[in-house]
Amino acid sequence: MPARQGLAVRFEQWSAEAFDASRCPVRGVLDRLGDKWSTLIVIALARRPHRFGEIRRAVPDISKRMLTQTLRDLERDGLISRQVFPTKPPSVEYRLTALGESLLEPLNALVAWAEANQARIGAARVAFDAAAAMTEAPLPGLEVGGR
Amino acid sequence: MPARQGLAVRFEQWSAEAFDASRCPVRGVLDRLGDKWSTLIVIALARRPHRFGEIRRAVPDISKRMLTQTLRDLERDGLISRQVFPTKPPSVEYRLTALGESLLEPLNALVAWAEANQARIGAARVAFDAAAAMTEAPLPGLEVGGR
DNA sequence: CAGAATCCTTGCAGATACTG
DNA sequence: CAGTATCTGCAAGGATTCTG
Repeated sequence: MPARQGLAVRFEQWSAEAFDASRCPVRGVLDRLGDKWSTLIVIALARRPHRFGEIRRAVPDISKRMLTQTLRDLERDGLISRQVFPTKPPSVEYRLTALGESLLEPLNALVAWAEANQARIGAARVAFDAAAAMTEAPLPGLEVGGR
Repeated sequence: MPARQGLAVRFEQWSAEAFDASRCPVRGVLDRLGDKWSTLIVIALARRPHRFGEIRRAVPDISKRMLTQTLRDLERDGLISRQVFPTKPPSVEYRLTALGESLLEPLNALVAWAEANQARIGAARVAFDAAAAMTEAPLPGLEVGGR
C-alpha cells in the first residue's frame, strides 16, 4: 500500500469527528522535530551518549539557554534520559532512551529524503524566484540583489 | 544497517568540515515540515487535489493569511503546484508534485511513529511533570492547577 | 473565491550575568 | 561544568480590511 493511502486514511479518521487540532498527536511530534534544535540533538545522541558541553560543541550555533530547554523538552517526552554524576565539578550525560532510538528509523528516512532531494528543492526555489521576479519587474531594473 | 548508523555517518560528514548550519539541507527541510501547517497541508493534498477553500475546511484552525503563505512556500520548494482556472469567481487548485508525493513515504513513516508512540510520550510527560512537581513542592500546597 | 495589504500582539530566542 | 534567572528584540502569526 502506498504511503499516500496510509496518510489519507489517517487524515480521514482525524477529520471524521471534530478534529481537535490541539490533541492531534502528529502536531505534538512534528512541532518538536520542527524546532530548530531537537532533531540535531537527537542525531548527535544517535552516535553515543554526550555530555552537555559535548552537545554544544557538536551543535555549534546553539545557545546554552536553548540547549538546556530543548534537552528538557526531549527528556520530558521520554526521548532522552539525563544522568547526573555527582563529581566535582558536576557532569551530566544525556543519552537516547529506547523510545528515542525508535525514532531514529523514521527520522533517518526523512533525512535521507532531504539529502536526496535538496538539489531538486534548490532548483525549484531558483525557478520560482526567477518567475516571481519576472512578473513583478518584466523589464528588469537593478533591483535584483539589492537590499 | 540500523538507522542509527545512517544518521551517525551523515552527522560526521556534516561536522567534518565547518558545519555551516545555515546551509545544512536538513535544516531547510525540517524547518518547513516543522512549521505548524506544512505537514497538514501536504497530508490533506495526499488524498487528492484541493482548492483553497477546501484546504481551509480540511485544516480548520489555519488563518487565511497563513494558508496563503504556507502554500506559497510549498510551491516555492516544488512540493505542490498551483493551477488557476480563469472562471468567475476564480478557483485555484493545489496538488502535490512528483517531488511532493515522494515526500509522502518518509512522512508517513514519521506519522505512523507518532501515532504508535503517542501514548508512551504522553505517559512520559505525565511522569516528568509529576516528578518536577515533587522536587519543587515536596509537601504539596494548593499550587497545582493554579495560574 | 482567492488572495494582498495592513496593523498589532505574543512568545520565542539571544545576550548577559549569576550559582552550586 | 552545567546549569538558572532576567531582560529585551524581533519576527511569526492572528485579526481585519480591501480587491479582481
